[in-house]
Order: sequence, then C-alpha cells, then structure tokens
Amino acid sequence: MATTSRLEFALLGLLQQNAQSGYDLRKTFANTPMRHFSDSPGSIYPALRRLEERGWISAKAEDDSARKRQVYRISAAGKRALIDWLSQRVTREDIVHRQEELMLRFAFLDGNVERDVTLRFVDQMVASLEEYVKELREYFKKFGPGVARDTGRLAFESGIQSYETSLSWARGARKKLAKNL
Amino acid sequence: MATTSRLEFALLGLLQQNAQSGYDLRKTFANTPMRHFSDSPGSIYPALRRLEERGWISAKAEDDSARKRQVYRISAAGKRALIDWLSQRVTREDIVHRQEELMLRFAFLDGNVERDVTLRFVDQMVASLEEYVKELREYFKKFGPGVARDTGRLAFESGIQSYETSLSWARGARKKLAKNL
DNA sequence: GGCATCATGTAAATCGTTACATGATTGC
DNA sequence: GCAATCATGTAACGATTTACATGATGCC
Repeated sequence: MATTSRLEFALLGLLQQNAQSGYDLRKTFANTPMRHFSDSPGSIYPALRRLEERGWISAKAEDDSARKRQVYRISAAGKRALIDWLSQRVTREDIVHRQEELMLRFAFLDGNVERDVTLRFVDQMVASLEEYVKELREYFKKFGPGVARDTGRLAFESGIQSYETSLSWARGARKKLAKNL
Repeated sequence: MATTSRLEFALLGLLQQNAQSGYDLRKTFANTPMRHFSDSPGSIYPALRRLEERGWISAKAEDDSARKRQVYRISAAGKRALIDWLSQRVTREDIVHRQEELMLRFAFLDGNVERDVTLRFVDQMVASLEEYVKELREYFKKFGPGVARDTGRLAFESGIQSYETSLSWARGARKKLAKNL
C-alpha cells in the first residue's frame, strides 16, 4: 500500500478535470495560484510515471501535434483512488500537519463527490478547527505572557490568527455551499 | 555549500535559547505550537548529528544525570549561521514557497539581531505581501468567476484570505515593535 | 513486578531538489 | 538565423518518514 504524495494527488485531481500533458501541468504549477507546487520536471515526470505504473492514469501520444506531447488521462481506478482520498474524514492531524493537503482536497470536491459529502467535509473541518483554536488560545493564555521575546509571542499570535481565519472561512463556505444545495 | 533544512534551523534556534538534549527538543515539537515539526527520532537525531558535523553545535554528556542524556549547545559558528539566516532579505519566494520558514525566522529574531533588523524584516514582509495579495486579487477578478466548481473558487478565496491575514498581522506587528524601540 | 516514560539510535524506502541534457518548433 | 518556448527526460544527492530496536529509570 504505497502512500500517495500531495503532488501525486494534485496531478490526479487536475487530470480528472482535463486530460493533459506533463508540460501543461507544469505550466499550471508555474502560473496559477497552485504555484506552491514545484513545477520542476524532476518532480512531475517521475510522479506521472508512478501514477501510470499504478494504473491510475494512462498516457497517449498526441499524434495530430507536431510535438511529442504525451497526453495523460485518468483511469477508472484513478478516479476511485481520488474519490477515496476526497472522502476521508477530516481529522485534527489534517488541521495541524496537513493544511495544504486539506485545501487541495477541498478544491477538488466539487464534481467528484456529492454535495452532502462536501458539507460533511466542511463540518468536520469547522469542528476540528474550533477545537484546535480553543487549545491554542488556552496555551497562549498560560504561556504567552511569559515568552521573553516579542517576536516569539507575535509569531505565536500569527499562528492563532491564521487558524482563526481558516475557521471563519470554513463557516462562510459552509453557508454558501448549503444555499445552492 | 550544503543547504540547511527548516528542521535544522529550528533546532539551531531552540538551542540558541537553551542548551538541551535531543529528547527535550522532541518534546517541544510534540507538545507546543511548534508541533508542525516532526518529533520523530528518525528526523531529529540525524539532524543534530549533521549540525554537529558542521561545527554549529556540540554535545556534552550530562554526567550528573543517571540517564545518558546528551546536552547540545550552540557554538560561535552556529550562532553566526543562525544570524546570517535571520538577516536575509524577505523575498517574494519566501512568501510564496517558504511561509513557514519565514515565521520561524521571525520568531527567532528577538535576542539574535538588533531591533532595526527586525523592523526591516517586517517592512520587507509587508511589501512582498502587498504585492502578492494584489497579484492574487487581480488573478481572481480575471479567472475566479469562470471557475466551474464552487469548492475550487472557495479554496482560492481561502488562499487569498490567508495572505491578507498575514499582511494585516505584519502591519500590526510592525506598529507594536516600533513602539518599544 | 510491570508499565509508562526517559533517551537514543539505525535501516530502508522514497520523494523532491538541483542540475544537466536534448531536440523540435514558432516567431521575428 | 537565432532566441524563446515547447516538451520530455535522467542522475546525484539529501532529507524525512516509518518502522524497528534497545535499555534504564520512576512510580504504583
């Protein structure tokens, strides 16, 4: 049961939206807000080959094009893997250690799972965030004033604020998503 | 010129605050808001040895303790390396690809560099964030409404909001830091 | 006596980074 | 003709993850 990296899921999700080449995917990572992913060939081409070996995507040489483009398409097994990943519970671990992966998952929900799965996802996210923000606030009340360095205390406050922003975003998202059910 | 990982800098910064053992450092990563770092022995002990090999820290067996604790202490060369890292310019790359490292750097500023270096750091951070937020907003105006999936659009908005939160945090931090100059 | 915690390590596997490399095509 | 871009790769290296491993100590 080989694990799947964030990059691999990102590729899988993008290929689910459109069949495209490695170069197209690289351009997406270079020129869109998905730019926190690396667009280097040394990461993307090997990742595509790994996905192909697992049977999650398949390559087809684009013959009408003069250039030697390999267009990748997601397979049924790939779509199943994607949906499994998207359907997982949102845990505290996701909040603390896998924020980026969490938002990636969220971005791919629509079109791949039913709206009620999306709503459950957001609900779990709100619940986990509430719990964690509470925990951080309590920690800060206890230890924050004792921190000697200003920048250390401010950095901590920045961390709390960022989770609070996520929380209020998630609450707003929940409302918007519930409206057009 | 071997590169230094985030984990290595985190260890270096913590050892600058207090000489301590690998186990102590692991507990910090396990039980404090620095928990986004891994507390696994397989990452920390090898990282400590790498730092030792570079002469940035040195180990001393704690003899009064019954247990075989190795207490690490930062060296002069280590402190120099730390300060070099802390004094680097804040770039757009830091904002886009190295947010976490950036906040780690910020947290360690006090006590290691003069207050004016800290203020310059925050100024550069504000400037880079302003630019990037502007860029993201323009991108969203152009392409946001065309995004088919609700969750895709919402995820993008979440990203923008998180940068906006950082920006307003940085502005507030700048004011607080300037006050007690 | 036994369990949790203290305390440090090693080994295998793998992913991503960086750098190098090649050749075709489009546009000026 | 030349530069930029299209398009795909390989190779070396290093860091982290996961799992395995050991032994001492404090406490009930």
